[in-house]
Amino acid sequence: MASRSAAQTSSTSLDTDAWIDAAFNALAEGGIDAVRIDPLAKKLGVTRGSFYWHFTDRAALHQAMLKEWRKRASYQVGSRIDNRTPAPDERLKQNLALPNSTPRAKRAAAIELAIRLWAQRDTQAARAVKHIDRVRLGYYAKLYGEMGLAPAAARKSAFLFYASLLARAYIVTDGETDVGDDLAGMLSLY
Amino acid sequence: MASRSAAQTSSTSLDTDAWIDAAFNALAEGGIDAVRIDPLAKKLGVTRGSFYWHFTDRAALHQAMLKEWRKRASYQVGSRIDNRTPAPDERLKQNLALPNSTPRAKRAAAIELAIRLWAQRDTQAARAVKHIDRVRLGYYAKLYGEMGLAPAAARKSAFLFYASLLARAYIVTDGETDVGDDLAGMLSLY
DNA sequence: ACCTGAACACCGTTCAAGT
DNA sequence: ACCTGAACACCGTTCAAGT
Repeated sequence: MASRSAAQTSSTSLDTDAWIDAAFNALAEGGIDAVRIDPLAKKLGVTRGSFYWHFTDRAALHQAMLKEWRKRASYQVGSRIDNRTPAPDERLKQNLALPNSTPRAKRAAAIELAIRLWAQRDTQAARAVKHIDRVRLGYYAKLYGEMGLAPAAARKSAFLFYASLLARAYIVTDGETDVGDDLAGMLSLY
Repeated sequence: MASRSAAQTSSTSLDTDAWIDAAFNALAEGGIDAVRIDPLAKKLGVTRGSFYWHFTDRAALHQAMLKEWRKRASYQVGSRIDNRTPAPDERLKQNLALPNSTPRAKRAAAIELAIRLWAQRDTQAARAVKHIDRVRLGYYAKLYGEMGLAPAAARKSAFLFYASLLARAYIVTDGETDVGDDLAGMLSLY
């Protein structure tokens, strides 16, 4: 990769990224097994055979997707919240208040859920999920630490906080049982 | 191949259940799209065509799986904990202490995760998940209510409790970040 | 009642051939 | 460099035919 010139890098990566982007759309809709070459090719307006110029096989596409997801998920930690909001409790509160019903948020949640299921049978996927979970838990624990909690308590609070975030994305509730944005008080965010 | 002279009702359900059971195994390993008729037939030692005697098509198998999962998941609520443990906080504690690393627990978690992903694109699956979530949240809220919490607080505590349970099944952690069985104190379980 | 076996359509993969 | 088009294997579905 390092041997390529700058001009060549962008010339081929554009089409490869188009494949990966279409693959994430399919992943969000139907899981990893819905990432099928023929439908992707039809959506991109090319034949199946052209796929094998960009990737050696389906597994190579999967690998590229995991690499991309790692990058995005890592980047989002902390940066979703405006950096001009330095107070840790404010940052956590804003994380809780992030809308999870927008198309973008729904797509991201579906992708992540699909990857977590995929991780149950794929070692590479499991490693990516493990890595991201550690990064996020570490970040939340750091914020709780800045709020004055001791390391052990900060880690426990971080776990509860992260669990709540995941649950709000995955649990299917109606209006009655959805406690919505009112969790802050229970998570030591006063 | 057991004798079926006793009850006529079980004459066909035995083979149908064999298909459903094999289908859950496939679901746990590879998601709903891995529930494929040909591999299932091979595992059951029959041809693909025989599937269509028991089910009209793949969708009918999916429907039967959801019905079965609803039944099992509903039955498990509350009954996993010995009924001779009537104290609500003890019941919640024991729920937290349930092993989630046994093959049985891992299989159940994989099945549920697969169904939650499936629910993102299938209305029937979404309804089943919604129903089970309501049943569970209601049960936990009832226990918190018995512990003296007001209805609103009980529902919030139930959500946090349920979120923790789900998270411990879905979050991929290593030894350092896994706070393990030490959540009881944070969930008002003293 | 329950299953086989052949038929057809759909998609993953390969590869020679095109531009 | 990037893609086509044909080929083959695999699996969902149908159905006439077997027991």
